Amino acid sequence: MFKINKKSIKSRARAGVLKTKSGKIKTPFFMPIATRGVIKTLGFEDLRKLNPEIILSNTYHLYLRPGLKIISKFKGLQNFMNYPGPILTDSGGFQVFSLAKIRKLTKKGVEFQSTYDGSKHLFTPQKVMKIQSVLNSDIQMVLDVCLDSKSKSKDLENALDLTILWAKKCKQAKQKLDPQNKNLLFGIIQGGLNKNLRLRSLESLLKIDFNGYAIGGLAVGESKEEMYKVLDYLVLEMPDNKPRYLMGVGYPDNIIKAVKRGVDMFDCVIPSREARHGRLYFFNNASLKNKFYRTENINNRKFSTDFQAINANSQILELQKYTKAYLYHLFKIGDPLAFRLATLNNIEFYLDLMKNIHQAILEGKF
RNA sequence: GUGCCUAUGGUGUAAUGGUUAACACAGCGGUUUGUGGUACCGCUAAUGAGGGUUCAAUUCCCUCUAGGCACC
Repeated sequence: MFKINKKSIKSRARAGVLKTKSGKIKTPFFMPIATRGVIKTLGFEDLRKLNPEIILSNTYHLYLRPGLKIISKFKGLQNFMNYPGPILTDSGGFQVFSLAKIRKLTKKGVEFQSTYDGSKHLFTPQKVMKIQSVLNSDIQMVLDVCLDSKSKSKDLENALDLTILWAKKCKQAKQKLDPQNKNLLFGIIQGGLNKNLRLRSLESLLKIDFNGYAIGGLAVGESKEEMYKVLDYLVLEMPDNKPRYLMGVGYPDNIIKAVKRGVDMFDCVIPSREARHGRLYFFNNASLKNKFYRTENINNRKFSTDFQAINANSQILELQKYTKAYLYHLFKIGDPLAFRLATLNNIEFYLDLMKNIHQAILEGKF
């Protein structure tokens, strides 16, 4: 299922391959985010050009819309959205954090209010696994409790107890729903910035046994240094032969530093969200060192008269042919094409970043 | 031509005889970490011109200018 081809001697980075029912994925990898079954603004022709090896979607959001009836008619999310590759679905655990104002935690599960109509929905571990089973996602996540990493330690401990309890229940439910184990199930380590809690969390998950282990509850309020500190001690204790997933991270330099600490998988809204706000990512060079990349806010006035290609080095014809002045114009008038072009640029950047990292590991330079 | 009305940032509108003239949009920057983000946060920017009353006028009065409406 997971094979490591090369381990760095310069860092804890590893390059490998993760096998899913829908395809193989080279690690380390980055998952573009399609929370509601679409990478915002992109269609499948765009995805075909970008060719991500895996994308990420979301249980909570797809359950509310379009709902399981529709998805099950299509026998899964892949057919529904016309995307044949692997999909990882998040469980709704992050929404415990992001939708903190409209949810209630109980031992049974999380009661969310719909962001559409305010109706209440109880997400239990069993239900979350059922939803992911209907979505038929290749990698499924346990329902966890993600809190602000600066929360009181008593709250973090309670959240962790629930996360462990629910992880067990998710595993049991998954075994019933997917007895042949076609899809993978990942556990999620919580515990905030508390080393004891983090190690206890990992230990409990290891007993349950998952196909991979995710680090949750980071990049939610703490400093970069605090985040790296957690990775420094935590990854050392994580199994070598299972993929390690740092959830929700991050900026290019966060990813590089995490890969060097032994992380294999990432996802983040940054490239797609920032694209829609006009911030574009570009390589200065392929070194992965110092200032190897830059961002440009295409909304800035100076781009109104910049007649260079949006991205001369892109594999995407539109980014080679359209100028920055034109993209500036599209942003000023708010045309959807602006958001699409910027999203294409940033996702291509992130996917290229991961290819460069993978290659650098294989070449012993990372 | 006569009468009436109006005149506040780039635009559309508030407010007031007395601290720093408010809001929205536009403009100029910035923020964004398992997507409630078409979002959020800053900044710039105005009382048509001239005169008068008053301790103090964007506010009250007069003239001019411009625009609108009505009448001729």
